[in-house]
Amino acid sequence: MQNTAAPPPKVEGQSRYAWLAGMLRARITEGDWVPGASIPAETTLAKEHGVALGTMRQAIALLVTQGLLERQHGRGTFVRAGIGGATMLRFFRFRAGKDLSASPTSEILRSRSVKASAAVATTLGLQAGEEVLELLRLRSLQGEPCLLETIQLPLPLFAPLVGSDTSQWGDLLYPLFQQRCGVTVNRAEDVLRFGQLTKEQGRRLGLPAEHPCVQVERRAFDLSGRCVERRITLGDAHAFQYTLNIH
Amino acid sequence: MQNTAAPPPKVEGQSRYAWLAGMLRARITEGDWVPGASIPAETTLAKEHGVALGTMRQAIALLVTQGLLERQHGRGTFVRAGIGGATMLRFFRFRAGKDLSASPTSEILRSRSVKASAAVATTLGLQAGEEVLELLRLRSLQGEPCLLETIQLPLPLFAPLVGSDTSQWGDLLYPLFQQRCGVTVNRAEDVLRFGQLTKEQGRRLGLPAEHPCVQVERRAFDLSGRCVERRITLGDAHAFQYTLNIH
DNA sequence: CAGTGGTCTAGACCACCGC
DNA sequence: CGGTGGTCTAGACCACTGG
Repeated sequence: MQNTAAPPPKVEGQSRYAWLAGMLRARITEGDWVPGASIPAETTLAKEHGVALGTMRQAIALLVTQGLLERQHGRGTFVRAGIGGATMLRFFRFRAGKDLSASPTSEILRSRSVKASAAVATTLGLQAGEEVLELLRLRSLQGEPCLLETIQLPLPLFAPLVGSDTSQWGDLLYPLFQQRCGVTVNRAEDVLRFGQLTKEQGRRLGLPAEHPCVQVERRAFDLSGRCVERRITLGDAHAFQYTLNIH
Repeated sequence: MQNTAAPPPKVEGQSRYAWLAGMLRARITEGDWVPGASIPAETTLAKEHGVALGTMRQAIALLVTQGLLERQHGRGTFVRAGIGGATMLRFFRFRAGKDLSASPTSEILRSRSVKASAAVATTLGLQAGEEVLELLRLRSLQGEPCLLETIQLPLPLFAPLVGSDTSQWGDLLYPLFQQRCGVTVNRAEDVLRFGQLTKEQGRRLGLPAEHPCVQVERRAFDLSGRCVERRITLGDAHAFQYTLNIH
């Protein structure tokens, strides 16, 4: 530990634990503590910041509710490695055999750099006309195509993926983002709508033209809250099923 | 206060605050504290149960996350009056004029007692063949029909509604359940699926037969966790839009 | 076994609300 | 102003994990 002194938030309109949470958040977003690894023990952190244990626990609890940290009794507190990869299947019930735990395979049908449309640029926080990496991706369960995705990624950030061999990417994108580009996807916002497939989209999914579909528009954010992905996912409306709890 | 003695959970595999939360929960579900009213102050409760303030606060916090209590700084802790009424509109974007805050009106098209089907009896926790109150309900925005609902209510509990004048019910059901039947809806589970309207359903909603629709199957639960309502809501798939956040 | 997070105590003071 | 919940302290002991 460096300093056992007592540096409270000095001046703020906020509580001390909120200020401490900001400290911890900074050490995470700045890469001081990497995703998946553990952070120092509560008692250590409390002494380092010259604060009571309970206060430090409140700060940590705040970041846990925000999805940045994860506690494991007896093991430690860990930086979350990002959101799961197969979350899109939460919205669908594809009856592929009996294996409900099956994870979908992924195939990149197309990968190219294009100028961002005004809409895409806005959501990604780019200037109009800046370039993005655009992917067309097909996901399948046991060989059966089920989801068709169009993905836009801001280009200065995702340059390591341009021109790379997509057959080596594996079935999950978010771990790839982290390994190749250092981008940790921490949070996402999905908007669900209903629509119809075009003839082209239907062909890729093995469905007729104008077949009803569910469209999921996703915006994904990294640890610092920056939007790092815009994605449109299409799936058969008849396979759609989503459960939610209301309080 | 009755006893300032110290009755810890005696024997349990659970924590003390979890045990206290169970105590508080019981006093709520048994009607000791009514929805909307405040419960005694934290310090009072802590002394009554012979426990430290922080422990009682943990117990209260647990019930807050479970949606049973609500804290208001400087005012007190209150029993939640149940979930909001217009939650079904969360799933849809009807463009009725420009008024997005408009609350839908409600019309009961039919009200009758029927024997519960096996499926309905199971979800409501009844014996097969027991009677339920079945409602057919149309909700409209500015005179435009938008949602068609079929509702089943377990009958011993909702007997006060049988044969009553449905034109006096108002636009929200859950406040009615509470006033007439003493039922507080605290939690609900919604399952979203995609389907098509029958000719009859389409007629009621002003849409053609086989028009694509979203079906919301709701199960609502009271404070004690009992299922007190089963509801199927149908709405135009083209008006469907739902946003959710993922962590 | 040592180290971690989880629970609990018995206080103190602050911030907000309503009268 | 008194009463409420919100923050904070400086300890103690328990429960779980891993070597």
